Amino acid sequence: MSVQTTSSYDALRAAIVSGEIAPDARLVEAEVSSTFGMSRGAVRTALIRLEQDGLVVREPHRGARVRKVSNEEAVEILQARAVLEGLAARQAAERIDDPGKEHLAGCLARQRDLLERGDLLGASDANADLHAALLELSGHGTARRLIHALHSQTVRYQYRTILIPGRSAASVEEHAAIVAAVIAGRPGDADAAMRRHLFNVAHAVRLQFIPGDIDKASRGTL
Amino acid sequence: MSVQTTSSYDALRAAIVSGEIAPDARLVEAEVSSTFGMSRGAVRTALIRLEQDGLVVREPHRGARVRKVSNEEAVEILQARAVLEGLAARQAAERIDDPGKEHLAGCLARQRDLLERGDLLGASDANADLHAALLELSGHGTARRLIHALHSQTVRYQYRTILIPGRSAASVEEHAAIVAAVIAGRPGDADAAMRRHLFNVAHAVRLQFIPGDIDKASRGTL
DNA sequence: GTGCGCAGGATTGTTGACGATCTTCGCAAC
DNA sequence: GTTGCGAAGATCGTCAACAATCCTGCGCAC
Repeated sequence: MSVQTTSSYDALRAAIVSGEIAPDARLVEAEVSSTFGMSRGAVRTALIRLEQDGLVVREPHRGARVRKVSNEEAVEILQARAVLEGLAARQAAERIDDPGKEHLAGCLARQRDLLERGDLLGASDANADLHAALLELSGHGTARRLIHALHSQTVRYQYRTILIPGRSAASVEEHAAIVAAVIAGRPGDADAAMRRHLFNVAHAVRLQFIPGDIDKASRGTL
Repeated sequence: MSVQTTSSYDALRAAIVSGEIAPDARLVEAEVSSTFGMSRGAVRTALIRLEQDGLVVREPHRGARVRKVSNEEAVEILQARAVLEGLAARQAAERIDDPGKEHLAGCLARQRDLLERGDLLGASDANADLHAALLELSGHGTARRLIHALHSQTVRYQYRTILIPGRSAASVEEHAAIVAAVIAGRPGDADAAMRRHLFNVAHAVRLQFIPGDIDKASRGTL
């Protein structure tokens, strides 16, 4: 029984978000309790919180399992993120200062650099950094909370979208447009650019993972 | 011990959302347990869920209290709702059918009628109905979940905004624009109209409840 | 072979009691 | 009057045991 450095909730959450525990896997309280070295009560409360987060599903007397987000739902989540991050970008463009400009430019340059070297995983991380930086700069606590929750439901998809041919390159250009608008202090453009970017990702996911949905796919355009 | 028709979570939630329990009020487990006629364990799990919902704050060994959303945060929440409901309106405009059109037109007519009779409370309810109808028509489950959560954090404000002079009348016209765009099947216009509407509400809240914030208030424009 | 009922096992839900922690209040020292 | 200390009360957190429920597999009738 080691000293509990992280709460049971965080530990379980990390395991689920990282994919260490597969989607749709059962989460038997006693089992989780022993493998994570925490009491059943702690597991219970963690599961309840995670259910409210939308990361696990619990059915009465039937236990909990990791919630499996369908491809259709992933598209919905990306759409919701698109408008919320658009709001954040808008506000970031209103509040941007010099250190913020530097930071954004640095993130973008790093992503571009990593992509040129063919480091897709690294570029994906830089991507996440940029989004996080924009969120931070926006100072919009509500948007940040919501986006964070949505994001953790779809990290699993992150590793799939970067493999779509041409997506990474397009992504960098879209990011460049966002950063340019924010740095220039043009809220409307920043919002539009961010929405375009994430709607494009949603569009790509739809085309890639939802076969036979070509007509609906045209909706992806903003 | 009557048969439990509603879960403890729903009962507590309703009490908080309706304002029956005041913001910042302490929620002692034993106390809530006896007044609501449910076990302490049930109260505990309900509080945990409500914390994740953002309706309650819990501090270790110090108990739970109803979360008090500041005026600033109310503005943030309205902004987030604006973009999410914009997304929903957009999608509703894409999927609208004849029964849906009738329903929307009916809601709008009812609101207009109630307002002309000076029934502000009734008009506010009709307002909520219209938003709910649009959400339903959008078929966007993710947006619906998020908006519902955000909405329950600010219902308390609903009764304040309608008292702002001129807001109700403006609100009806804004709704008319939304409904018109959705019925005409113009997604972009529906999105814009909805955003304009809720950003206006946010703007009004800011002007009314956040004194000395006139410069920032200009941001309310879309 | 197929469907049905029934017992056994597995898992969750609930309860009550106990320990841990925080807060409050009184009291004494300065 | 103020500050510091300590004990008592209040409240939360945890644990173990029990009850309730669901799932599985087997035997039996048809």
